[in-house]
Amino acid sequence: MIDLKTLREDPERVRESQRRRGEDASVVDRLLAADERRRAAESEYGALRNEQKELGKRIGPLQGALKKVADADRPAVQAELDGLMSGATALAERVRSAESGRDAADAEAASLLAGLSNLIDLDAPVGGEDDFAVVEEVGVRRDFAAEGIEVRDHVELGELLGAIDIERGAKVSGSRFYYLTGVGALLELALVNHAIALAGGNGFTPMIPPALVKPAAMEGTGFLGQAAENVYRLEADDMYLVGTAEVPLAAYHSDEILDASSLPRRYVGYSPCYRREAGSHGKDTRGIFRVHWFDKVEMFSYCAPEDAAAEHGRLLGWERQFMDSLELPYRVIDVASGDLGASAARKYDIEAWVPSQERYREVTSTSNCTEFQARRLRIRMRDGDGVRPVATLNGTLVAITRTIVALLENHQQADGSVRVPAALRPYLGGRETLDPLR
RNA sequence: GGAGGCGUCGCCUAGUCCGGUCGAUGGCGCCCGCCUGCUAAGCGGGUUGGGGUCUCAAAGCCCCUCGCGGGUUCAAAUCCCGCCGCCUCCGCCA
Repeated sequence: MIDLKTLREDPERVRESQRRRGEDASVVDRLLAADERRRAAESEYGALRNEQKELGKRIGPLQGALKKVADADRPAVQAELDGLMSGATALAERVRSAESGRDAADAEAASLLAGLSNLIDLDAPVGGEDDFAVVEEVGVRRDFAAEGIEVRDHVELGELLGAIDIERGAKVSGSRFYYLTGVGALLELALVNHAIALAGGNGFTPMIPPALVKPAAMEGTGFLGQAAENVYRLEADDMYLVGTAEVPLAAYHSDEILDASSLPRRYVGYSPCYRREAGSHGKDTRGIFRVHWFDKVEMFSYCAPEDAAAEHGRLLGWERQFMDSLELPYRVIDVASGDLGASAARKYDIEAWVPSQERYREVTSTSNCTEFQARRLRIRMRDGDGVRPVATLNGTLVAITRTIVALLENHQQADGSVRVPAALRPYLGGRETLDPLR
């Protein structure tokens, strides 16, 4: 959620953010009005409550006095007490009604606030999904025709290598499921180990978080808004399967106040990711590019808001370092305002070249969520200036399935074998190629 | 799944039986000051978080906050109900 003070002081900034996202800007004015009502209701309740407490303070001692006073004086004290009591009874009714009025006003403002997306970074390119800005293209795309190689896609290669079993995935779990088998399974473990080692070297604490979370964690990270239809929910237990380790890693410090000197805190989580892929019927139906479940290694940072933009740059740098180590050609894009998702103020995707499709496809993504998630999850920092929300950021180190797609296709050789990039060899028993089973 | 115990402002803790004097006690830690060749000790003060109001800002004032939610009452840390979490024992189990 955004800061109500920002909203009051500069509502136009918030409206502009909403417009650039292609979202409703009128919530700003409705929220402003609701906030006004909320504050008035709070004041009214506070005043009445104060009155009630003052009155209560006189009743207690009087009741004590009643017991000790001489019989002759008792009627007078009793009468005074009765008078106070009847006033208190009437007042209690007004307090109750003011309280429910305040609660209603609070709830209204909170629900409007919860529906408001994060304040966008005004430097993000404006527009929809296709209006991203290319930051940089990196690496060399192979000229397979020149090499005399007829490009095989990852499905074909995966089958040749005995690395991916899509048919049985569908048999057991349905469409968009798969098994990683043999070298495919080993490849996942190698990628994970390589990623965790790289992150560990950069000061990240390795984490294996729960993939099943309570509603508060899902809400707090902003996935129950427009992204809700893509989240798996376990009705019987009111729990959610996470779509990314970002969720449990963000909620890890919820309701905590972190010492400023302990920031930035960096965690790298390895977890399964579950996505319903609602609304993507017919899209990427072949292979394991778009699936309902995959494993991922995700970086997550908590830092001071003023350091967030720089931290975002560092996360992108580590993502690039990982891609470079896999010797994959890719480009970095600055995601446009309309495609950011509710939580992100700014987002960079890395898209790897996919030879069989002859285009760049998203393999990693890093978002600066500024204080948006931290406000919802009540994650704050304490420094000389007092207590204030932290900023949270996330970035993919390796999304297994898509990285395997890129790896197999880009490093394929004429005979259907796949060259293993040097950085991965130590994690694959030193092997330099993955070879067809035949 | 069954039985019992516990949950207090960073940590520990008093208070809960018998509602108002708890707008929560004490210790530790931490912060500021005094004292002192230095350090330690000692002495004095401060130290939950949120909201509202006022203000250029601050101070001040008010409300809420004793795991969470509801109820009883003029009044709830305290009484009642539900839930959550932790611990112990039993049962089952990767």
